[in-house]
Amino acid sequence: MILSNAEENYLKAIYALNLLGKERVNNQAIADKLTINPASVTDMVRKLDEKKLISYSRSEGARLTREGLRIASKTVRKHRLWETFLVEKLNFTWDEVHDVAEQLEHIQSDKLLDEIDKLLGHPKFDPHGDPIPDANGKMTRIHSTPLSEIKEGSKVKVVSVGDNSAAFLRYLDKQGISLNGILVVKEIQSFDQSLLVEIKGKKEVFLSTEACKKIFVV
Amino acid sequence: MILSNAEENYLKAIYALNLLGKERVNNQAIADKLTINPASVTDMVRKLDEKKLISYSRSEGARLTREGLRIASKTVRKHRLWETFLVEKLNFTWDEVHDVAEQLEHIQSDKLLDEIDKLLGHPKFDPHGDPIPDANGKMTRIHSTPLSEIKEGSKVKVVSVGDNSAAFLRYLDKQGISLNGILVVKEIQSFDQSLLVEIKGKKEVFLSTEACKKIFVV
DNA sequence: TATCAAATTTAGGCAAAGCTAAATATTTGA
DNA sequence: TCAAATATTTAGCTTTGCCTAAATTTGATA
Ligand SMILES: [Mn+2]
Ligand SMILES: [Mn+2]
Ligand SMILES: [Mn+2]
Ligand SMILES: [Mn+2]
Repeated sequence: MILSNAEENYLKAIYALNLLGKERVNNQAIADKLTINPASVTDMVRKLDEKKLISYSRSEGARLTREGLRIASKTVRKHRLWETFLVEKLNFTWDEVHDVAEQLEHIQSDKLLDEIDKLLGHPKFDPHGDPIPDANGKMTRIHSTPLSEIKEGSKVKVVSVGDNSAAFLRYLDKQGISLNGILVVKEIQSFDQSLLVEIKGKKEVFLSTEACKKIFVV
Repeated sequence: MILSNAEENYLKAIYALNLLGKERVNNQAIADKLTINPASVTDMVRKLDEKKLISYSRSEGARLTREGLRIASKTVRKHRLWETFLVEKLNFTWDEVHDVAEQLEHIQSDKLLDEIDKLLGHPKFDPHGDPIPDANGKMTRIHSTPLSEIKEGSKVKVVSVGDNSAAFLRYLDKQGISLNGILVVKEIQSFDQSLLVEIKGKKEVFLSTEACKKIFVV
């Protein structure tokens, strides 16, 4: 079955919300995620239900069927493999890849996907530290913690970021924070919970609570 | 200006027809090229004219404006660079690339295009022997001849093919004909103009007139 | 339990890109 | 020159995916 970009985006949104813990996904959440009007979501979930890609009911909300899950995770796989490809092979930076990958993830070609995967050596994580589902939809789950919940004095490693926007990623670049970077939490400011962080042997920077919530560490 | 896939495809079709010698392109020709109904073409050429990408009049037909030409040749450039990339870097065969390139040519990212071009070493020709326009739309023109017009006894080199369909390309594979292959025209059958051709030191094959019209040689 | 807020759906519309069938133009060529 | 063939346009319709505004439903809470 060939799906439209819109349909794939809805499935991906539901998939992402599922992973965030909500196994029942309501229309409002999908609408927020995709920045689409709830009335439009009503139409689309109905269509996806008819196509048996989700099961939807007013009370239960939406949940992916086995087939819907397969397509959603394949789309995420494509997105993250393309992002990795762009960074590894085409000199893109991590703040430049998301928008292009949003387009590339809809290209239909199994061979293309397989060959990109092979060329990259079957990577397990994308440039933002997000796990890449394998061909069966399975992916490595890392139990990380937001930097905002780390105790004073702890030494941690950055494993992923919770915001792929160019603005946020460039802010991190500016602060000197990158994937796999080692941080030491020097001080937690009591009045606003912002952090004074030492970046492994380099410098000390202040990070807002907002930023710290989006930096995941182990 | 961001164009839809459909708009880009129309511009590309007009561009291709222009290169075939027809500088005035009529709706019927566009319709045939894109396998679209002429009534639909009327709507679209009107829109492209309003957007100043073509100039259209009932009597003159359609002709690309400078901007329309720029976009058309950029789209062709993308198509052919992607085809080349797929063959050179991802183990695709020449009969597998066209359909995927039809999708990839619509991805919007100048950086992506430039990096692919750089990775490939600024190739001048695609896997079907078609010239790749450079960033300014200029491309190498090779004055080739259809094999169907070659005299008996001549020794020629295959430089391009006039049909990118998987069916035709696999037929050529089967016959042992490939780009840059050397052929000697042994005999022209008088009753149907089909050719007996020797493939450089390998074997002799019969080629139908139809096939010979689509094989370009120097 | 009555009320208010949030979520969902209905109703009606719009733009893009296609279609068919019928009406008009334009060419061609007998 | 005029009829037939070809090309173009009009009119009206379809699907997809979105929108706003106005119900309606559900659910929390006072
Ligand atoms: Mn992304
Ligand atoms: Mn990512
Ligand atoms: Mn092609
Ligand atoms: Mn080609």
